[in-house]
This record gives sequence, structure tokens and C-alpha cells, in this order.
Amino acid sequence: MNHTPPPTSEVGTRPRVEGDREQEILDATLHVLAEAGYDRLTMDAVATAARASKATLYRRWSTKSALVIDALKSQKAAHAPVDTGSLREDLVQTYCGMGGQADQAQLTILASVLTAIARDEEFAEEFRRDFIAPKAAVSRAIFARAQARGELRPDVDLDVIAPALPGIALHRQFLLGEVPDREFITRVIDQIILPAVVSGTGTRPADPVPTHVTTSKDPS
Amino acid sequence: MNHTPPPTSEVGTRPRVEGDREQEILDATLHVLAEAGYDRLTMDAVATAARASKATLYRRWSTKSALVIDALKSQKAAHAPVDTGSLREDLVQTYCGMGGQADQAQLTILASVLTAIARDEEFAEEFRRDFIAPKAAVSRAIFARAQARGELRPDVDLDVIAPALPGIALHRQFLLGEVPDREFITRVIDQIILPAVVSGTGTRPADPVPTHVTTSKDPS
DNA sequence: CTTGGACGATACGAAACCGTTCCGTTCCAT
DNA sequence: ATGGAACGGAACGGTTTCGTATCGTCCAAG
Repeated sequence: MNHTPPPTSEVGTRPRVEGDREQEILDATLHVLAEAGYDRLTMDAVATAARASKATLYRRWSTKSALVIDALKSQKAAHAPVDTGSLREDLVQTYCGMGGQADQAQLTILASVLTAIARDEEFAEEFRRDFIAPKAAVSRAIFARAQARGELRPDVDLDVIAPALPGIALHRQFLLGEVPDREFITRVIDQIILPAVVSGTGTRPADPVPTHVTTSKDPS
Repeated sequence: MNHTPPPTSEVGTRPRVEGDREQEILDATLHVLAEAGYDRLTMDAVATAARASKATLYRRWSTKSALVIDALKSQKAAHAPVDTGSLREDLVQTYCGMGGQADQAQLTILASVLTAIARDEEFAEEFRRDFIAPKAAVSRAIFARAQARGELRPDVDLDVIAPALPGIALHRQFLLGEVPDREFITRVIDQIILPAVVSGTGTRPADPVPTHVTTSKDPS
């Protein structure tokens, strides 16, 4: 339903700020945000990227931060929760999307707003509530299910182990400047995460875990 | 030429941009950087904070980024390498500075330059070479010594395990918005790092799990 | 076909910032 | 003591950005 973002512009009709058009503007905002960062994002650049006028932007959004926050909120797609029945498989399927292509832009956007997070506490709260918290809940749910199945040692603290993998990936991406690809993520899972939490013989969890794979689709 | 004995400059006199005075300006730059972030840092603000004039700044540094990079490089202090003979003690002493008081500012500065890192590849290279790499080397050396002592499983990949702890702390600080204090760091070490690498009996990865870690004053 | 409302383009004033320049002052070596 | 060099303060021109205002255009309803 939505055309791909390559810059093949559609000519002719004049879009209105209704539904799809609003999403186009928000997508343009995200695009500019990824390229320039929050501080260097300008309303003119957004207007140009969206082929809109600044007047149109200010008719709907009172300020720059409101536009950016709205754009970030519209990004809530993806993240279909997985439940394969295996902790390792859940982690692989959830985190091997990071560092790909689409999520690469998401990480860039994350870097773009980090300064605003450090400076504006109100912005930070809203951002953490609408972005970080849902992702953290997904990760925590994966470990919680594994704990319920008995895959984890009973004394494992979910608040400690759940943010470990995203933290390691984040560090590699931003500080080391290396994209955490699938091979790295699996190494972290097999060498750090699983040995730290596994309740059985925690020597080599690289064995295939042949539990039944039930891809339970979320009915929401 | 100019013999520069480093007398602790005091108030009253007019400082010159030599030795201590330069460090004062760089410290002021870091202060402004932590408060405003890289993009919002202005030369006027630095001049005011340093009680200098912009003319003085531009006599010494050709551009804003040069000043900031110089300021960041002057931050190389601290980080005396530790070698207690114990992996756990090395980690505790090295990373429990994070989230304290002085290092809190360092993390804020890190957030301040992340946007510049994501946007300016040249800046990113220099930053990684002068900041990240030394810190990563310290962490790697800790694990390398532990490996040489036989504390680690022989198949542990240093490039995977060494960045784990700083990554987890970074994630907690920036994304979750919670300061990784001493108690959290020790929990990560005892629940994740050590169980993942310890070469003891593979059946029980975490033999000496301390129930409570008192902040034992080290006799360093 | 006419009309009203929303849109795109453009221009504008105000403010912030950069990098430079000028001026009076202060420090230091001669 | 004196001259030169470096400093702090202040101001300036040029640029960028914000948020607003104006104007012509396009679409849909009547």
C-alpha cells in the first residue's frame, strides 16, 4: 500500500495533510533526522524533503520538537513478538534484525536524539516511555518465558540479563563503530548470554535446541 | 624558548594561553560541552565560561571542532590501569568509577558527541582512536591477564567479552536513564560476566556468587 | 460553473551564532 | 622604564534558523 521510499517523486496531485499525507511528512522528518541529527534538523529541510511548506508544518505542529516526537511515535511498526519456545532462537530472531538495513536507519535516528535525551529531561521521559520501554518489555518477556520453562537458573535477575544483549550491540555500533551483524550477535548469545543464565550444563549451548518451534502469531 | 614552569595560577592575574591556562580553556570547553552538547556548543559560551575572549580562542584553535577535539584529548587522565591479580577485582575497580561523580560528566560528554560521531566520519575516527580504543585496550588487557592466569575458559573470545560490561553500563545510562551504580555493576559482573567466562567446573558457572557485596575499601 | 478552504512557494523580522576586527589593558623581556 | 606581544571585551558583517505572513494555486463541495 505504501510505495517504496526511493526518490521517484509522484507528480500531479496536490496532497492534503490527511492520513497518508501526514505520514509522508513524518517519514520525511525521520529521514532528515537520520541525516542531520536532532539539533541540526531544520524545519526548512523537513519542508523541502516532504515537498511541503513550512506553513503547512506549523499549521499542524506547533514546534519542532512536537514534530520530531510525532515522527518518532509513528515509527512504532515492526517488532512482531516472537515465541519459538527456545530462548536462543527467540534472541536470534529478535536481535538479528539489528544492524541490517532498515534497523540501521533506526540506530542512526537513535544517535540523533541522544543529545536531546541528555539535555531535555521531558523529551527523554517521553522517548523512553514510547520507545525504549516497549523494546525492553519484549526482551524481558523473552527471558521471562525462558525462566517459566525452566531454562534459566532460578536466581537470574531479569533486569540485569534482559538489557545485556541490546547494550552490547549498542556499544559495538556507536562506540566501536562496527555494525553488530548476525555473526556477532550469535557469538554474544552463545558466549555470554546463554552461559550466564542457562540452568543445565552451561558449557556449550551451541547445540541445536530441538524444541518444537511453534510460531504463535500474535492476534493483536 | 619559553620556559613554562607550571605554577598553580590563581586569581587576580591575567592568564596567558600557556600550559595551565590552556587546560583551563579546555576544561571550560568540556563543561560547556557537557551542558549543551556538541551541536549547541558555541564559542561565545566557551569564551564566557573560560573568562576568555573569542579572539583568544581563535588565535589558538582554528575552528570549533578543533577546540572540542583538543578538549577531549586533554581528558586522557585518570584510568590508572589496575592489576589486582583477580579478574573480578580488576573489573570492579575499573568500572565502578562509571556512574560515580566525575565519570558521570564523562558520560554526559559522551552523549554530547554521539551525534557528531554519527554524522562526521572524520571526527568519529579521531574520537575512537583517542578515546574508545584506549579504554577498550584497558578492558581487553584485564581479560587477557585473566586468561593468562587460567581464570578463563580457553575458548573465550576477548573481542566479545571485553566490551560487554561497558556496553551494558552504557545502555543503562543512556537508554534506560538509570545511573549504573556500584551495586548494578557488581551484579552484572557476578551474574553475567563471570559466569560467562569462568573456567571452573562447567556444570556450575557461578560458584562463588556473593549474596551481598559490601563496598570493601581497597588498599590501593 | 462558482466558491471556499487548504496547500505550496516565497518573503520577512527577529534572534542566534560564527569568525573577524578593533581597542584599551596587562604582562614580560630587554 | 619602555616597547612589544598577548589578552579581555565589545562590536560587526554574514549566515542560518525560527516562526509568521502573504499570495497565487489547486481541489472538492455546492
